[in-house]
Amino acid sequence: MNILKHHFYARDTLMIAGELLGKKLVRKYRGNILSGLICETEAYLGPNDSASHAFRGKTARNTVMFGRAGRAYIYFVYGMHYLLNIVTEEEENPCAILIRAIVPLDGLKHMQRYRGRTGKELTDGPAKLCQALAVNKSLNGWDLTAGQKLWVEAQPTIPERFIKKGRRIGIDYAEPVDRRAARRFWADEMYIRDMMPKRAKRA
DNA sequence: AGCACGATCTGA
DNA sequence: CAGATCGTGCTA
Repeated sequence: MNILKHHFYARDTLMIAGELLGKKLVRKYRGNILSGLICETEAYLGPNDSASHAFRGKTARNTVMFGRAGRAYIYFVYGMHYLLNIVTEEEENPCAILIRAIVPLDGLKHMQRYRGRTGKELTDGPAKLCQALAVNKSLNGWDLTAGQKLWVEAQPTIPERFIKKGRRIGIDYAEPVDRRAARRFWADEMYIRDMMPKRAKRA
């Protein structure tokens, strides 16, 4: 395995958001390896983005965003859900990428609730993804480059033609410019079906 | 100290 | 399309 290091994350956020597609998100939990290929992300551009938690400066919640790239920024929303982000850019430039969906690969039978009902078995949704991988706020600030508990492994970059872009989800509170901006990235259905590695055997 | 609301999901 | 459900940030 080839774990993505700090230099991968300390770069342009929009660029990384696209490059993260197809990368392998791995969680080690209670001795089990749970993993999946990232297939949807959203970029949040800190002070320049009214949809970002960091838009109005540093607070207790978003402090991790102002820190070192490659750490997990995890927060609690709607009174019941956790969402996983990866911090990007240089320190004090509070940008992050929300991981919205993965195609499960390893440990499917240990993933809570998300074997999928459609047959596609895609963990499609940032909160469902956290439940599937047993990610919660205890991992907030966790160093994803250390190779323990939670990390991301290098995988072939998805060809440009299979990368789709569009507006982000659930940010109606943001200014029109930021609502409309194409800062969500996802792997084309065709790529997911044909190109992504076959999943581990079903339980 | 009080209050409004959220980078969501589920089930009707 | 409403309800769940509570931490967070803003106002006072």
